[in-house]
Amino acid sequence: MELVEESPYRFRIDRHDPMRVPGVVFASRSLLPDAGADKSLDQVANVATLPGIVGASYAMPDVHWGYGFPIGGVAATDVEAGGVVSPGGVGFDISCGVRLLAASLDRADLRPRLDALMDGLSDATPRGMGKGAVWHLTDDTELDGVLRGGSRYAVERGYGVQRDLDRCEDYGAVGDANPAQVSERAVQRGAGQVGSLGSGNHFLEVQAVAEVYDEPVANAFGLRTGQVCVMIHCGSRGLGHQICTDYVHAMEKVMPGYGIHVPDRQLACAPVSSHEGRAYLGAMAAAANYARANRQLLHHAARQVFERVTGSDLSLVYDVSHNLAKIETHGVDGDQRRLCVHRKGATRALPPGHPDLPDDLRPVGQPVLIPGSMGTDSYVLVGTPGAPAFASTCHGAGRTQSRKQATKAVRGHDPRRELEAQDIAVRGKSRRGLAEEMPTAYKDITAVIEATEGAGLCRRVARLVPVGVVKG
DNA sequence: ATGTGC
Repeated sequence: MELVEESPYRFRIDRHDPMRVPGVVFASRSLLPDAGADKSLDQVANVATLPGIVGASYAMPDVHWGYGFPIGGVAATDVEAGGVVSPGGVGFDISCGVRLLAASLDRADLRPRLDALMDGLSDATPRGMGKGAVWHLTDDTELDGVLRGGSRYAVERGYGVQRDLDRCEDYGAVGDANPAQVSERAVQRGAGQVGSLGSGNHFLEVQAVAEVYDEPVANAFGLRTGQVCVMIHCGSRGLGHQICTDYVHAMEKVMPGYGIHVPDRQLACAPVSSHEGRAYLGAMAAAANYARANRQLLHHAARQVFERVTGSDLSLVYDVSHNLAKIETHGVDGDQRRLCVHRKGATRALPPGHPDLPDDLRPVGQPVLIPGSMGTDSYVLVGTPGAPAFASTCHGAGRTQSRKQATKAVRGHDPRRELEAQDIAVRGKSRRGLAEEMPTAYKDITAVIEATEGAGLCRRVARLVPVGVVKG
């Protein structure tokens, strides 16, 4: 794959047949994926062949190999020009995302109660494979409420407060969810998991604000140096996974009938305006609402523990997804066009003044929540005016080793002890869960953030350090 | 990521 360095932190893959647009990779040289082991730049070029794609097929600095689309990929298709939606452009964990909560106490005040707090959070956070959830749904109407109403429904039912909705992307729920397009199998998988973390790179972490880069913006977000925070990273569990599986199969079958041919069958897609495209978007939106409700319930459970152990509330800073497709309006060649923006392992980053932001955030821009790998720093960023890539940025450190490789590399190590040696309290479920997520399996988050800022995708606001981690 | 997959 030939890359042309256009400017620092920006590389171009020139358009060649059958690409419809060029590829653009935001990265430093050292962050570029290793072409031998990681085919994500080929995937960037493959995505550029999709019908209706506009601008470029973009990769964020944390790009790595995914299913069809790269993780850390952004692609927008023009809805009125036959643009497609592709389940692989969203990913298996639909609306996987991050929620950041701010406590009203400082790290120093927490220290004597940290063990009790971590034990409480560990008990209150269902996690790992399979069942176990904060909310045991009593009938089908409740799951329907979750799929339609997201965290708005969770708050209605007593699992949260109004502020939790004001500071959530889409105010807690996307409007166009269609539970009728969610298969019975997906419903069955999701019914027992509402309010559960899952496994893999998902976590609940107690953190502290170590550094503030932009005081006024941090103030607007509700963050200050020394403050204790909680970051929750999770998604739509088995429900989103099943929806992705269902629609990849459904679209594979109908693609030839729409005259669509793709270089990789994992890029299965259908026109946004087609029956299958609309059905997927309706089911995807239902999974997005499920994921928001999931994070809301884990927030609620953590809030009760915090209040009991420390007396502090956990106030929502923001909740944003990094695996989603959205119909948005953007300027393309001087025209305002309705686009289907796929963000897979990429975070929406709205600039200051954007109408979709709540009143208190509109002057400063959208909070962007970027978890580092386990045991490393996390960042809070803010959307910036005139950014490329349809107001999108990175989503995390980005893997450099597969789970298998990571497990092998950690042989002879004690992941738990190594984290505790860094003064991080650990409440894991399995050694393997920790082994797969060691920071050696990931890119350096600081380098990713530097490239992200250098490319003009967003700006730094605050750096958070881990204090204690709850993992599946 | 996932009622891991060989």
